[in-house]
Amino acid sequence: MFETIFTDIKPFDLEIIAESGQAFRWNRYKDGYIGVIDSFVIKAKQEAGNLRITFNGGQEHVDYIRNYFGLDKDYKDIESRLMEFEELIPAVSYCSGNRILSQDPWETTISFIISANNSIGNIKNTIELLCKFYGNPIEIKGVTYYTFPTPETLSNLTEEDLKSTRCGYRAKYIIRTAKMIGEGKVNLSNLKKLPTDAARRELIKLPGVGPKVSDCILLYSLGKYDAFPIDVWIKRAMNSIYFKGKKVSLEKMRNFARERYKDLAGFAQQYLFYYIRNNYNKE
DNA sequence: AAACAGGAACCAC
DNA sequence: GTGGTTCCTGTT
Repeated sequence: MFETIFTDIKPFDLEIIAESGQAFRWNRYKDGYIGVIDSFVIKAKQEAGNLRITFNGGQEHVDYIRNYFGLDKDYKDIESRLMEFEELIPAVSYCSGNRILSQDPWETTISFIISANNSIGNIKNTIELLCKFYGNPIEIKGVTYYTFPTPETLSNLTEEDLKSTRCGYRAKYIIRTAKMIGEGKVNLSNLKKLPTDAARRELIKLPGVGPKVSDCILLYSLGKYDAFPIDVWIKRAMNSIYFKGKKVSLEKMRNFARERYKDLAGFAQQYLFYYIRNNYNKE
């Protein structure tokens, strides 16, 4: 196991990032977190302004890890620009150190297809089972971890095969999306180069991917920071901040947020989500 | 044990 | 293009 320490990373809060609902494979481990990211098993521990990473890679993968955690981004600047919107001050100050991870587009696509009409605990369970049954094993000190399965593997499964993962009616979406990706009908690695809206139109071609799931894929794996995913929590936040008592469609809400926050929309969403989830009903 | 939480598809209009 | 209904699993 190789160890590397990133210093002077503030604002950065590992716990908030790992519990923020953007990634589903991080779990508490001792006084930090452990996760399987691509073919790496990563132990992460925050010590004040330092992030200690232990993983089954080497010096040549350090930049990859740095990019995954968004350590090259100037979050001091992002947070202060967000705070220029008066209504975001409570959310940003509540979870300063929140960050958007750069995840693998394929894994993110399937993960958020599973997330539709589903809660975080269930989503994590299903993804763990999916990896355990159909991913590749990685053995570390006698413990076996599993990678996320490939498009080829998932495209050859039947709905029956997926029953054991408890993904419910989403099974057919997973298989059909895997087929489309495998056949190159939608090429995820090309989407980074496209503008946000064009990439989104491509993503929505995938079965099980609609407005919200596409925005999550754009934001969490394609670097489209102007995407603004609206789930029930963001809807609650937006209603209580901007649309008290009014009926506003999700599409209008999304346009409003993207217009107002522009290239910061995705970041605004990230802080609002964590804030409202932990403060809703606390009057 | 019934109610609830959580987005996309599909079908009306 | 907007609105209502259905789809599963897990928790209370």
